[in-house]
Amino acid sequence: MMKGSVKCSCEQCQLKTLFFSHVTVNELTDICEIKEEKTYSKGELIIKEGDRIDEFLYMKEGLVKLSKNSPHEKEQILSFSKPFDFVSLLSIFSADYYRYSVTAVEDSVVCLLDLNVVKNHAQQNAMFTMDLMTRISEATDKIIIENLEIRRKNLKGRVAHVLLYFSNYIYERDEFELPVSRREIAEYIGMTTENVIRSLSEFRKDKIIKIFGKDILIADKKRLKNISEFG
Amino acid sequence: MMKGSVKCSCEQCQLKTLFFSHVTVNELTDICEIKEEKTYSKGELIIKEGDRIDEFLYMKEGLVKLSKNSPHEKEQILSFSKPFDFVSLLSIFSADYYRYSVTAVEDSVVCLLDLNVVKNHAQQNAMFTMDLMTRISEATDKIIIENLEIRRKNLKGRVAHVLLYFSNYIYERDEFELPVSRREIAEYIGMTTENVIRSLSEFRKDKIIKIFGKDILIADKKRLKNISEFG
DNA sequence: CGCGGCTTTGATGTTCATCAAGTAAAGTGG
DNA sequence: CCACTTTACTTGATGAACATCAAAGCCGCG
Repeated sequence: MMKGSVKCSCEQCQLKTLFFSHVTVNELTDICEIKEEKTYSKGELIIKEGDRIDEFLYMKEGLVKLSKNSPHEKEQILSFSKPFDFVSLLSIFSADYYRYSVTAVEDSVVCLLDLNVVKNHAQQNAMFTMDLMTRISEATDKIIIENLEIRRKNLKGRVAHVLLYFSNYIYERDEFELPVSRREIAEYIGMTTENVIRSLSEFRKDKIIKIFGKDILIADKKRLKNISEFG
Repeated sequence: MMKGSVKCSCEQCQLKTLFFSHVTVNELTDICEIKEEKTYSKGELIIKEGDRIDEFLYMKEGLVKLSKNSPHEKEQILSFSKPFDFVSLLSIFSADYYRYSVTAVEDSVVCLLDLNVVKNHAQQNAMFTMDLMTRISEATDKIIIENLEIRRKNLKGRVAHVLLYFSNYIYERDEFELPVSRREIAEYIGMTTENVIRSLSEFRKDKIIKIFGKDILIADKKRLKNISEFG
């Protein structure tokens, strides 16, 4: 795991082609010059809801959660995002202040660019702007669809869905370490912590999963999928 | 209420400044030439989920709902949109097929442009693309925030919220005709039709609102707001 | 005029939140 | 490093919120 600030060369950045495929060499140098790479450890706040937006950022490594604080100090989690899913925030071009917080749920590496510089490039380079728009649209669409999906399901369906989400989409393995607490799962699916735990315990009793603290092993994916679809 | 296909001049379109403020006269003429204006009456389907995206569209008048069909023929309503809120669909640049349906809930007027023409302009005119991106971001952000808001509330809070939404945001009046059925409200807030009706009846009994079929009069906005915030 | 969809109310049952209480794990200061 | 505090996890009991089922009236439309 990378730690601390690293001087990386943009030329060999894996994400270059995705975000900057339609950027000239001069522009890329420009951007690279002002770029700052930051490492956040698990649990650290990357962006705080309400802060002024003055940087454009994209993830290179890790996993983050997007969340919003409602009046009564209850947190709602919008989505979990890994690199490629998360290109700065949805609202960088439409708002002055962040509407959501972003927190690392795994050690994460983020690149930061001055927003004005990015905006200047965007104003001059239409292909770049289109690329950006495409990525932002994709990320946003995913959030909306995922939220609708979850809302259709009942408690156990939602818990099953989250397990499959981590297994299939984030880790691509049947055994993995849950990067989030039971409470965070609850905040994501809109249920209580107790009931998330109860669902997990039931899955365990039914031998659908095995639990060792944060480690989860999905033993019967077919049944889990069934629960997720039915619920 | 306008009916049928109308030959309108783009020069005097109210929305011109919003979408096309950074478009040259030549480009505008180009766009205007290929533009098609369509009128949909209440209930008509404008876009069907799954259809190929080959047009860019924006609303001039009316009110529409965005919805998604889940497997078990249950519809979920994402949002209601009036002009300015709704610039084509979120996914025009990131997907080939519509992920949501759009239906007129009031008589509506929509302008259609060939998507390729718009994309061509977008590729050449960065300011135009930025304007577009800003509008799409705003529209999407609104949907996400509204959905989180609703999710925080209980049944009565959600119903109160919807009433205030129509009153304050859509109609800007305390008395209005509900443009949607009780079932559609239920599909929007994720509750059953019966419970939406029960909540409305209770509000009526408590003299918070008056109901005459589809006509709603908000008699005690303060209490309604209270219910919406508490729930 | 009769059919189907929308609305309404009541009765019943299920699902889920809340409360309570205890264990385990993890961070904190002496 | 150990006592201490806090936070995460777990289970059970209870009640509230909400869905489901049922039945009837209403309205528009062919």
